[in-house]
Amino acid sequence: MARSETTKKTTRIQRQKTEIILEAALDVFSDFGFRGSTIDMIANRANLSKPNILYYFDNKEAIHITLLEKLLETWLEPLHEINENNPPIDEICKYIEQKLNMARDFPRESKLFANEILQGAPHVLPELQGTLRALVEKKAKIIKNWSKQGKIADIDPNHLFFSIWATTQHYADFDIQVQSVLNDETVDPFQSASPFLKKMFSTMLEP
Amino acid sequence: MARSETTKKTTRIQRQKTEIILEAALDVFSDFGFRGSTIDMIANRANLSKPNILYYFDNKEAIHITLLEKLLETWLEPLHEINENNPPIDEICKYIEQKLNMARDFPRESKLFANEILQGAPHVLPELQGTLRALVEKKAKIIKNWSKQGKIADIDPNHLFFSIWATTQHYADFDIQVQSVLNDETVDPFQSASPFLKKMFSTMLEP
DNA sequence: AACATTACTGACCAAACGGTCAAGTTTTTT
DNA sequence: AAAAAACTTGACCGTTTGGTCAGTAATGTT
Repeated sequence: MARSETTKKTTRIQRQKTEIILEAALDVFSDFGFRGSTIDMIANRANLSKPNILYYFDNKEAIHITLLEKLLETWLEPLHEINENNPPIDEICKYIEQKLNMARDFPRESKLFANEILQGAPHVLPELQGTLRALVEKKAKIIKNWSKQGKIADIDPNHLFFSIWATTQHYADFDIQVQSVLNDETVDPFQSASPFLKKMFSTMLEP
Repeated sequence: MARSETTKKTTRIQRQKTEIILEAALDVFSDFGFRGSTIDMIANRANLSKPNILYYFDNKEAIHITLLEKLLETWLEPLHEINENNPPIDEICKYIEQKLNMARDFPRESKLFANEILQGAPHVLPELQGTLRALVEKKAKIIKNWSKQGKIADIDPNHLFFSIWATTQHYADFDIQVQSVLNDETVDPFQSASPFLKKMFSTMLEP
């Protein structure tokens, strides 16, 4: 039985090895998806034996779920930061910038999440319907208030969020396609996307 | 050996069964991804035996590739239709509408494609770097011409296409997430997304 | 040093999977 | 009606995969 289930107190080795395993698993899962990944692949990547991996995690699914839970926290963090009292367009542009930076700096996490959602969110559907839904609802109210006060144009907040998520994560999840289209151009897609997206959304939001 | 490889002439039964198999495979592949799908799942879905499936296709990969090739044609069709001589914003809005309709009417195809790209496009990378890249380059020139002539604002055509693809396909690929956020609202996401996206892109494009 | 706990592994197992094949059935052709 | 071609399948095979387990090694505790 994996220690994660039976013991509360963790040893130094447990923390180290758990971290190594999760790091390797993120590599593998984000490249091949859950069902395309094998414990052996993770074991090789981590330089550990397969039984050793299963000593720390009950099974393959447990590794996946641990990764997804860790991910969701940091994933929603930028959304939390949207502040009603600051200038609306500044706040939205900051949010876009943060989401784009996350896509650039954590592409594996983005792909892991995309894979999970594409397959119907078998592991995080409750979180989507709970945490995510509540948070979006809260922030949507802020957007609507801004609209009512004439600070921004009257737009649907939900679709605004969908569009921001879609456009920013696109550069991580579909990087192969982006690279294929831009192949000879040397500029970093993320760098040129940033002003483009900020302009697009701020133009739309102007009252 | 599969008839598809050895024979040029196809019989009535071959056409029927091939169609049934591809239809079932699209269901399965779009739900579970390539590696998460099994020939048995496709066989069950198609009400055929596994050896019977392998009588028409050499192997699992051949089914997948056939689906992707069929898909790519129809997928790029709306992009072909962009016409330099029509009003720019009308053309872009028509393109958005077509892409959104495709996401609504062919969500399985959209998910199949998303899965393939997420995994690094192992089966269609050459097409991305060839057909897609060339077509986008051609249409990007049209956009740039419009900009030069002052008909639309000066924006990066590549990022424009990325944004349109990302936002429209998002409603098919991430439908679970969209539904989770909108769960109590009875409106069809695609219906409300259409005016939102058209407004967003046309506002940005106004000179 | 003796003991207890934690960490690790080679060998193994059952199930799932992609794919084959010989032998049968059905359809088409003559 | 007979021969040929196309179609179908149960049984089977080798490999991969998730997971187990008994036994060993390392680490920590007294």
